[in-house]
Amino acid sequence: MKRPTIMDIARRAGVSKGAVSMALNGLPGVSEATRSRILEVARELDWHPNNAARALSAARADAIGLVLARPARTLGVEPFFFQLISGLQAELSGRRIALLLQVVEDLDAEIAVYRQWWSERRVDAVFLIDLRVEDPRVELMEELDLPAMVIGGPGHHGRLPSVWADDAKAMTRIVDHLAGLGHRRIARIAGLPDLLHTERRTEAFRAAAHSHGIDAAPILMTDYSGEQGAAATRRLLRSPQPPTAIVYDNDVMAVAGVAVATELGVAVPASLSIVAWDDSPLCQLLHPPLTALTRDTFAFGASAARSLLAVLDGGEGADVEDHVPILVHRESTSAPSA
Amino acid sequence: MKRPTIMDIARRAGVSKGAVSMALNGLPGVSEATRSRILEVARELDWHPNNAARALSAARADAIGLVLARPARTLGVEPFFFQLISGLQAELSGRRIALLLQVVEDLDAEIAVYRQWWSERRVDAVFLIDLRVEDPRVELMEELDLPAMVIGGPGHHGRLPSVWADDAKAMTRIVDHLAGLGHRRIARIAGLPDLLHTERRTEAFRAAAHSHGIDAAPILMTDYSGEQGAAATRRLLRSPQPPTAIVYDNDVMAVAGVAVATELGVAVPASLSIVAWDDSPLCQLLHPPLTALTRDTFAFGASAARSLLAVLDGGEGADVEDHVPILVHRESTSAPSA
DNA sequence: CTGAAAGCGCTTACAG
DNA sequence: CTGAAAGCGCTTACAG
Repeated sequence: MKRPTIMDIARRAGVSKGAVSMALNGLPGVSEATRSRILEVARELDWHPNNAARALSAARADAIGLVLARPARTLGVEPFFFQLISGLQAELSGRRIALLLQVVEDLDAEIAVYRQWWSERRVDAVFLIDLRVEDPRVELMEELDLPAMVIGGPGHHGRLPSVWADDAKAMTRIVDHLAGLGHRRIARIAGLPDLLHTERRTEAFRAAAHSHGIDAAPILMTDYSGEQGAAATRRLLRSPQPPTAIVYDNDVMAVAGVAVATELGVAVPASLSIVAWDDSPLCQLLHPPLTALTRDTFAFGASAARSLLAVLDGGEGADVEDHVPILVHRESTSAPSA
Repeated sequence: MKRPTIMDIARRAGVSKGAVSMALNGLPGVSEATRSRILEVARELDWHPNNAARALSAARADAIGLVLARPARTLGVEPFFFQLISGLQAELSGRRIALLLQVVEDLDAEIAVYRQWWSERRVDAVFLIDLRVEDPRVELMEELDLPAMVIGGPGHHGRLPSVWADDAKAMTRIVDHLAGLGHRRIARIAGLPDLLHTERRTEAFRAAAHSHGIDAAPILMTDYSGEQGAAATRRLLRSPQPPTAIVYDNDVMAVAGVAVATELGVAVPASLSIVAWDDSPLCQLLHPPLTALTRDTFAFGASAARSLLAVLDGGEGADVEDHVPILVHRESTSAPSA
């Protein structure tokens, strides 16, 4: 079960190690005849590059890192991350590039992981997700000179390019939809307040409400967990002037919101319309099925991976805008009864 | 930003590269005085081992692989996997060992990943999850001579050790609980039929039902998705002799089951008791909150990692039995009304 | 276009 | 207990 090396190939093909390396990597320096003979022998021997050797001499790891920093309790309930990861890998594995995934508790731990990866040359680049408003990671990437792609932009961050969808436009569509149904008291239950995209959605939510002449548009911040989503819903529904519609920042909180409404005897959608940001099988199974913002997260991940690979290949690092998420109308939204 | 090497340390400490290596790895061969001086210098220079170099000369990758092979659609909805991964990493990262995660569509793709990892020496070992009844991976690990730890046993598989919890005992407790409440028609909506633990649970379910003199104990197989869980529930509730209690193989299907019951006007728990295998925040948020089987998946993962590390250190590779999952009684189970 | 050689940064026998 | 050397399997200048 001894694994063959390029030396074995060289001997068998009657050439030098260097020639084998050139041939295998598609570099100029060997004739076509020699190249195809070498490739043939490599296939015969079922040769595969030793990753460590290649990494050491070429000074690259053939791996890209992704750190997920959210309290464990709030993670994993959302299909988003698994779909994103699947999309990233679909693109990376074709290039023999591994994805190193690390789940940590907070931003400090996340930064420590980057420093460790860098010092051990574990990764060639990283994906940055859940960007903060003032995010120390942007500067860290420059300090370490570590290529990075921001997932969820929008736009450049320092020198870092991003792949992003227009959350502001999506939020505007949601508010337009609800206002169009006649709602005048629309609330939003948002995710983590210091995330950049939370802020972007908040701004868009306020602007859209304002443009429809809606003043009663409260926003409650949470940590994305079902618990906090439920608590916020309860607070809203018990207030003197409860909203007739609530927009949730993820599907888990929306599901929790439906449960709270049911518990309090508030009919959905007759007395309360509900919109979930991010669709999931759960949204469709619920009673009533939820109106939700759908995006192709797998494709989004694949696009992010492609962009980062382009940067590693020496490309520009241009920002890429993904499609605007689509609002799927189901039975959890209707005209307000009052 | 040039990263220091052991050569830099050696020069600065006035010793040879070999001595530095010994000192850094805690091997005998250097005096205590020399060792502490070397460690001091390494700290001063903020030296970290180059992973590729270490991997090449020591012939190990310092990485362990985990492949998740389930249709993307059914993954990620379950908190189980993220908690497991977090637990694995909590144990591995202390040893500078990375976790390579790959998400694939099916078993064939999974096997291809192992072969690729092996041929590139990407991993030192792998975790095997969701074991099949006749699982080709057991033999593959022997063929490749790749150390592996089975997560979810029970017992040995070929030469592979496992970390497992007693699903059979847990299932018996669930049926005991329901029978104790007076249920005589108990159904089970199970996950993927060719998984080993599905079979184990099925056997236990049948045996427990039998021991209570219950004949009406149908089992419906699904792919773990909410869709199929909902469809199976609908079929059961519309049958001539609908069950008064249903046991679901995961939380997602249980949630879907509640939605279907609500839709059909079947009151939970008055007319239908529901038990979820695997607890999640969602189970507690639902109306009514679900009686569920709880396990500490994070700790389970950590335990699996510890066991595999012990094997890599040359240990025995003993099977480890985790705690029996605990049934948490909430409001979705009660005595049948009929 | 091709071959022989040096080097990536470690670990590991092997002499002293 | 210590030092000098070879080697892991590749890539990459550098001569021919």
